[in-house]
Amino acid sequence: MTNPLVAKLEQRDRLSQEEKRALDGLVSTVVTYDKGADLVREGERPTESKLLLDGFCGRYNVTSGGKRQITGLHVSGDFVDLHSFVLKHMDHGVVALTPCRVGTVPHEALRRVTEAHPHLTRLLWLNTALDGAMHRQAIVALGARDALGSMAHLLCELFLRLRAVGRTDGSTFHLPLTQSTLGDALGLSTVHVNRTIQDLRARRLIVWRGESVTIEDWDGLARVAEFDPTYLNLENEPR
Amino acid sequence: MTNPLVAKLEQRDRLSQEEKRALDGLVSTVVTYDKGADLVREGERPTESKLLLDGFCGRYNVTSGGKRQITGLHVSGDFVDLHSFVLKHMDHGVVALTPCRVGTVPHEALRRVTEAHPHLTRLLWLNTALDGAMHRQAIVALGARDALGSMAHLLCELFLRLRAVGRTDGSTFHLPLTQSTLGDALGLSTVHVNRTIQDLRARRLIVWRGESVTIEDWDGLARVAEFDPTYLNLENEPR
DNA sequence: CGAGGTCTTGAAGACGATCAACAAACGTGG
DNA sequence: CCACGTTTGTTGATCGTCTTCAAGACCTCG
Repeated sequence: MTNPLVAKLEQRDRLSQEEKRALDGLVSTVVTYDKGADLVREGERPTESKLLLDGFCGRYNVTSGGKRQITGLHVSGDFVDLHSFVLKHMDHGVVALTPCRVGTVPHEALRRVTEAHPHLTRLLWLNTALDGAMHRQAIVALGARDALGSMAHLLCELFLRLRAVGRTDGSTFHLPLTQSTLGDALGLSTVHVNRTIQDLRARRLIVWRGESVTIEDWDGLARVAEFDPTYLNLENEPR
Repeated sequence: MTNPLVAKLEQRDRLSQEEKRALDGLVSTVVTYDKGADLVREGERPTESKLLLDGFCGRYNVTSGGKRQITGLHVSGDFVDLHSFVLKHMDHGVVALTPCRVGTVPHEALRRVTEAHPHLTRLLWLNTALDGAMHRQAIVALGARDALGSMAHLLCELFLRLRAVGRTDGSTFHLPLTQSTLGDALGLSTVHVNRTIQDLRARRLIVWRGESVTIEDWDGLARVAEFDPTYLNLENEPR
């Protein structure tokens, strides 16, 4: 299986053979996590970053009221805590939302990249910047969109991100997340997530059966979401 | 006047004399923006990044409903669009919320830093990662906190960020933002911002007169905000 | 076949939005 | 220095989206 991080980066810039080898060399070990397990916990000082190879996971914070806010969802090819390389302290946990295959990347290896591979360093930095761009969209969703728009936006984004790493089948993708989990990501109650999905179904924008989501009307969904894919930087250009 | 970016970074790691000189050399020109002017517009492809030297500005997106969501507030020492160096396209605009003094940093200069100064590169990367950490807190605020908690959190964060660049006076700081602007940042109506501030006043947590905010009871405010400053990475350590 | 998780539906309630109006502060020009 | 218009802050009343609570249906897996 090809390295999904390479797929993700090759979508955005050209990689030399040497750089691909360097990327492959970053992963020292591959570990499996059960659904519900924490890859990293809030407050930790990791000495390695984790690269999600397969599965879904989420960054989260828990408020004193016991409410869990998921601040980001992750798919194959995503570094779930690359920022811990420069930030040192984890300001959030990362939980496996499905069983996950995870590559371990020692910070020492990242440091060597920054010393020897400026272009690759910029691409890793790009990863962090992309996280930021997705966070900003989440802020817009939570602050300025209604539930329907937020949910539609989430689906549009996930579809494109999954497609970029070859995890879609036509306009269908596998989404093994519960409505409760989606609620934690969108700041909505489970009940309202359910009603929102039913609304999207009634508008014939999507078909969502079990863990399979099919986008029936991309333009319609994007309109409801006010989705503009620019922020995902899916264009290949020198960086 | 000392470079507020140097102040910001020196709070987090040791800088060599050479690195400080390199940082000072990044700024090619200094420009002034009037209140309300755009430093950068959504969709642009900047060839330079902008370093805020004095004033307040905000990253924003506008929804089709005409609603403006501010995704981040910026103070002296913040790069408002450092990410455009790797992201290329602006996925948001940046507006001067007060008159602003802004340093211009050509991407070409940043590129030279990545080729020659690995440590400084990591510190610039840190800047982007810090943006991400603040974005995550904004997501938690919008998704999981009520209006009172969000507002309190914003005040806690601004106070610490301003103090880190020497812009506080005891427990008082200058905050020349209108309630309407704060509403755009917190996803609240102006009316509700007003009521929230009055609530904080009634609880004797803050005194807010005109453009001057004094935190009367830091512990109380932090409790209401559930504020944990870890995410600001205000500790000095090798990165 | 039973148990627990997930999905779905209904009803009531809360937080914050919207609408409307007025007061206070500010800057500008006469 | 005052008159005036504009922006900002404040208050009250009503409305709507989403929450909470409660319960039943479905489904998967031991």
